[in-house]
Amino acid sequence: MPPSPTGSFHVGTVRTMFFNWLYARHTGGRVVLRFEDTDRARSTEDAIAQAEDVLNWLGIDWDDGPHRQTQRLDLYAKAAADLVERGAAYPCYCTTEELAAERERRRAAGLPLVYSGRCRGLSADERAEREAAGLASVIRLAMPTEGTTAITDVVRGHVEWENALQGDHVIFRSDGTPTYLFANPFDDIAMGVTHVIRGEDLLSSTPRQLAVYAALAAEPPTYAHLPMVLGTDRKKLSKRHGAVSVEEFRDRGVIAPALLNYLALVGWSYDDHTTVMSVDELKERFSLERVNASPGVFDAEKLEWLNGEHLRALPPEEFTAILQGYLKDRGSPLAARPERIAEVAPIVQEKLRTLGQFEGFAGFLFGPAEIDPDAWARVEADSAAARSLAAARDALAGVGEWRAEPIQAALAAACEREGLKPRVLYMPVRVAITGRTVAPGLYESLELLGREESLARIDAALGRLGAPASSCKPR
RNA sequence: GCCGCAUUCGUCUAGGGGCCUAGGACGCCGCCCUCUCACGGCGGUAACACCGGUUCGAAUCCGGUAUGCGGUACCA
Repeated sequence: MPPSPTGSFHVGTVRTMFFNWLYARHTGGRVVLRFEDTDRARSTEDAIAQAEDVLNWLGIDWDDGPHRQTQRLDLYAKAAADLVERGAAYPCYCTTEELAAERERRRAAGLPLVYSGRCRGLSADERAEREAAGLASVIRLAMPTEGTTAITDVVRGHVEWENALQGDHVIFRSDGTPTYLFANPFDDIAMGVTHVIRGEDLLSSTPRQLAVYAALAAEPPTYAHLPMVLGTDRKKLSKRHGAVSVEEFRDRGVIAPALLNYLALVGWSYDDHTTVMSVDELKERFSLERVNASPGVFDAEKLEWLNGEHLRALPPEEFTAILQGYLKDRGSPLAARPERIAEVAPIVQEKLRTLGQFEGFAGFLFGPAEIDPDAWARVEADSAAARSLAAARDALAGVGEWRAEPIQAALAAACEREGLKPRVLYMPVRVAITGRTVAPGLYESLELLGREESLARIDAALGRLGAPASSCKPR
């Protein structure tokens, strides 16, 4: 994987890594973790540490590594020098300006924009001359100039390229670091990589890498090019599409198994109807053959739905533990009361789509309810509100044992007495208690709040309405 | 420009010649579950890019067009 220079772990990267992991785990293979950090911007300790942290959170493990390409620089240098010696690669002294001008000419002439190979034919003397003049050089791979290169991609089938259209690509920069084109196949050979499962954006670079395999006299791997993950505008998924990093989803309370389940489904399917799957199930069912070739749009809404499904499928104790951990990790003030969270968790488990909704949804059980203006507006607009509140207050005051069932019975009786439908009578009570119109079950909420606090909140609402029940007469 | 890949409901997808008057899921819309929301149940909305060809028969095979995406970097 490439560590991200911006420090955020893109979900597209996760999808690729996860497919690799699934394939290895399904087939009993080995997972090699290698950070492709030859690009200097990507080569920071932070980026590496953060990547490992995210991988751990996701539960994606590895058997070998992590390797870092920046720590293998001498290996690449030696191999490249070897290639030059054998004539499979050569130094190129062209400047960026010269190359740009050349490209411009070719563009104008309608030719493919590949390097002309100008430095390829340099004699030993000519090279020595340029070296003596202190010219900077890169190393280019001498590509075959005729014929074709083909692969049988597991996802796409037969794909073929014209060798003459490839151009001699740079495998070593003038600063002495290798490019992806070289370091990647070199390491894959060194590390015994048999399957290269990666994004479609890398498909076009395959013939160039195959040339490295050939130059190194190594057997090429099996390739599987995964379809791209796109944003809603069908462009490559990026920040302007909203949340795209694993950290962002983790922050808003998406759990790893749900993210992975969702990601598995963009570009792959098990059959014509199975959607919700655990990581174990995915591992058992995954196959490269069922990966499809067309790009998919990332649908955050479906991810949230799926997250809700995974949350609900959790054993209650586990849900509680995860919720406690989540609130603690993100520094929520509610985290200070883990036992309270444990009490509240059962009544919200079937309602949440993300853990991040918990504070807004159940915060009223941890302290004073914040009355939502829209919810309150609905109470004020309700001519029966005061009557409902007063009736509920009476009923609740008379409840014997303060538990959900007796509370329910008492409220039902109040509805009966007042001749009000439950939905009508409960609405203002719900707002008074929770501050919102959308909340956990009312009876359970009342039970958890306690009688005293419940009555106090109803009184407060009555007061805020500005009219005790007795003076609320029609004008 | 050149090269490559792709094209089924708004979105993710099933489909690999007759099982398709195209199935599932998210979303959306109704109804139900005599507490809102959520959950669950029921029902609905909505798609084979286009044009040719092969065939008794095409969403499925072939060709072309269009569109999208990717590559064409001393990024990966």
